[in-house]
Amino acid sequence: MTDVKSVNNPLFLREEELRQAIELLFFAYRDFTAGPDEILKDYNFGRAHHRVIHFVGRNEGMTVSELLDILRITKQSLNRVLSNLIKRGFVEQRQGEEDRRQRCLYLTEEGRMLEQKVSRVQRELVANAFREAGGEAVAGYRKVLTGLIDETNRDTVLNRILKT
Amino acid sequence: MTDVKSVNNPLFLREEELRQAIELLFFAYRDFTAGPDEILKDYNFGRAHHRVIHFVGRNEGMTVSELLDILRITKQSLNRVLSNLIKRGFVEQRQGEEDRRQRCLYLTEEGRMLEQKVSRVQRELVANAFREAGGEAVAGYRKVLTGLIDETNRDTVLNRILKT
DNA sequence: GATTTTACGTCAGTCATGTTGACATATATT
DNA sequence: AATATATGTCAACATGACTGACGTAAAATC
Repeated sequence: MTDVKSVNNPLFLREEELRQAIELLFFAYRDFTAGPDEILKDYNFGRAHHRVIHFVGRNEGMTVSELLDILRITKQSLNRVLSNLIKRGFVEQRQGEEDRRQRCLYLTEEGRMLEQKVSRVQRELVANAFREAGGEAVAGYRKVLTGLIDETNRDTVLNRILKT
Repeated sequence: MTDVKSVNNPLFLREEELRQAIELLFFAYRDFTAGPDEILKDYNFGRAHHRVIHFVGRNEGMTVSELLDILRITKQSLNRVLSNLIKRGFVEQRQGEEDRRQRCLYLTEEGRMLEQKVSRVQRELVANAFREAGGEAVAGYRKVLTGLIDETNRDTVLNRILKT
């Protein structure tokens, strides 16, 4: 009877609500990545390759540094994945025109095809979720997820996402 | 001028909107997991340990099978992490009362403390995002993320999340 | 023009966390 | 009594992170 959970305790309700929101994000993300993972297995690529293909596809000509900054991994980690993608002809590098130290990254035709293929299943998943949820819910989704992004570089990240 | 991107093409806008939603989820999840990762490093635990502590904490007395079903990993993978947590006194097992083959999982006092500590930073992050976004946005967040969960076992997952 | 910094690549070793496959043990079910 | 289930365990391997050290070309600075 003095159990904190059994009384109508607004603090507990709040904590419970937050815990549910956390689990929801866990499960949603798990299933959100399942589709691409499945496809990439056929190419002997993993999630790391997916991320590279995704971001290079969205930012053609981006430099290695920019990619490292987005992925938040070490250059040694990136290099194994990236040089694999280059060797197998999904990504190509061109020397920077202004700064010739830079290696600018582009998808090859084959890379673009794979990117499309993988992206499609993910877009369809999200499109379905958006359709079921409705426009207002989509706006809420954006607001909350934006708030989850680290405040100290939220603007940088948002610019990167929204820049078309 | 015939560039599909340059005309007011609703299909392109839709695709762009979806791509932005996908990146938003990527970045939000990245920062959502950063806090716990940081804390767990001090204990020489990783994200895998976190997941076990989280779900055992939320479902005291759950069996190993149930945990495996949630995490979607092999028992061999789980075992390394789980036996580590048991050995170090964060989780304990008790034989199932009805079915004595089952090992029911519980957090120890120490485990509960760690769970609280880690959970707190994540709850605070989500609480801030919720507060900034407002109640209506939170409802939208829930709707959309629910829609992202694999439809074939969405009900099972939702029951697990909502069951208090 | 010499020096320093920057962007990138690479070698080598380690760790965390996932996988497959095979086998063991206790208990429940048929 | 035979079979199925829940769990544990050993061994080998893959992926994708990490640290640390070193190299090279080009830009920036003194």
